[in-house]
Amino acid sequence: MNASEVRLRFSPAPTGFLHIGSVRTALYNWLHARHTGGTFILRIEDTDVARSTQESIDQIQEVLRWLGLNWDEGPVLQSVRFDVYLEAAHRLLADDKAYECFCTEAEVRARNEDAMRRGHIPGYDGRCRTLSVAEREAFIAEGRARSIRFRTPDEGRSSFEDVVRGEVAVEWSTIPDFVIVRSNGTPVFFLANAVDDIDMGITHVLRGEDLIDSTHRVLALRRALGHDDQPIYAHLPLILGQGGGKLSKRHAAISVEEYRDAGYLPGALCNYLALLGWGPEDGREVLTTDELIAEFELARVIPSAATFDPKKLEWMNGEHIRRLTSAELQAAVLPFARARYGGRLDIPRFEKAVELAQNRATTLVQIADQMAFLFTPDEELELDPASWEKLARVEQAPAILDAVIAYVETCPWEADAIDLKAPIEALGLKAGKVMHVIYTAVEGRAAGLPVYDSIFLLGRASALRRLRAARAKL
RNA sequence: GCCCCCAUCGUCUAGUGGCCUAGGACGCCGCCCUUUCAAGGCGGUAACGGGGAUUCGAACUCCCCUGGGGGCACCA
Repeated sequence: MNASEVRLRFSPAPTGFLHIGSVRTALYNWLHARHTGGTFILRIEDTDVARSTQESIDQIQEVLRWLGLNWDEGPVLQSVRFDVYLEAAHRLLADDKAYECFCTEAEVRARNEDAMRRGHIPGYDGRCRTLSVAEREAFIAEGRARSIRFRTPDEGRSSFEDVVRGEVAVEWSTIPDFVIVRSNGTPVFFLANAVDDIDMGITHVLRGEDLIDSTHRVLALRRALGHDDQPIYAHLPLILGQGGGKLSKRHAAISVEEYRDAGYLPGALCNYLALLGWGPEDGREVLTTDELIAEFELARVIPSAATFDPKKLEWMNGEHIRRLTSAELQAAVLPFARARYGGRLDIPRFEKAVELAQNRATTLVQIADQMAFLFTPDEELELDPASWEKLARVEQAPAILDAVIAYVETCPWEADAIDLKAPIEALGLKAGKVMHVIYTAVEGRAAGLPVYDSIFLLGRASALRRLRAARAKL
């Protein structure tokens, strides 16, 4: 790899679905790689074998693909590189930068709780730091399992430069010795992370702010392994839910699949997520992915946490829908329509309906739902109860329907020739006020596609059957 | 309890000492347009958490407080 090459990695743990916050992290890494012509690597941090699942590994890749966040290298699974991490751990052991620890997890926890009661710092107390030969032998004779702990400095400060926060510093005394190899022989995150960032030549580390404290440990390991250079770090602001606290199911959908299934466009989701913590210099908000790549600057990432606002995402999705060509939108809506209408789907009608819906919808699902009446046999058309109630409350509804029926029976049959205003106004009514009656009769509900076009799409016979059915029902 | 990070309208943000009686966007409210509902157009509502300090002058610099968030695992 070239010395000046920019290399970034997105490195999720495959222990569940990919949270929307992680997706934002992936996006920023990807944007910076694409903006700089660098390399974007997908690394799966599955050192916790017990919690990692293949399902999650698959899902991560599926989500990234759907969003268009393609990676140049990987996926690299850490689980196949254990020997590399273990070799590093033994080097640290040999250099006395780490030591074997015979304490069990339960013992450490118990001593911690005790120390906490007395108002002390929680964290490993250093029991095995300086074991005598005899003590060591005794533990081994006992058949105790051993983990490997990294020895952190007792004094001084650890500090690093963060692109979005400036200098981040902490006293070493607040960071206890930590495990780098579990007693079952598997390596821990800090070790694998440090080793891989070295081996992969990572130049920029963009990750959530929740990892900011762990950076001191990773960097200490890196130095202990003989690397005084360090990547450029940028800790991204967290995404919060409404009312504070981390974004969870309670606030909004937090998995990408939910947005995909609800009819959100990947470009809109990327756009919205990109704007949580960053914005282009000129203040534009609706940007294509290519524009995001062109404009993205790490230097403009802000340090404060952002609250996720589903409403703004929805608005933005509508903006993206409006910017699509008819063909693009039709292709995007098609799967949703097929799932709903199956064999009843009529493509020419479908395409026209999508065009009619384009400048009014905020999600693809909304578009697919609005055209339901076009693919439903007249006798099966369901009348939305609330809409019907509203229709029934209109005193002149029978007269309106009669007038419209008479009109539709004889009007010229051309797309732009249908105009229901005249027959309704002939009754002395304001057309706009009662047009919902016709919407409900023809489309089954008061809110939907423009009704003149809908009648034309349906065809004269079908439209008349629906109008007459509604009239008869009154 | 200890440590770290953060702090402009309800929300996303612009703003890097005078251009700020603080700008834009979402939301909300009103009006207009209109083939109901939407969409669109126009207008309105609404913020620099508090206290010190520096300065001729602070949203912008420093300190304290307060508030919010994160971390303190043989999770990552």
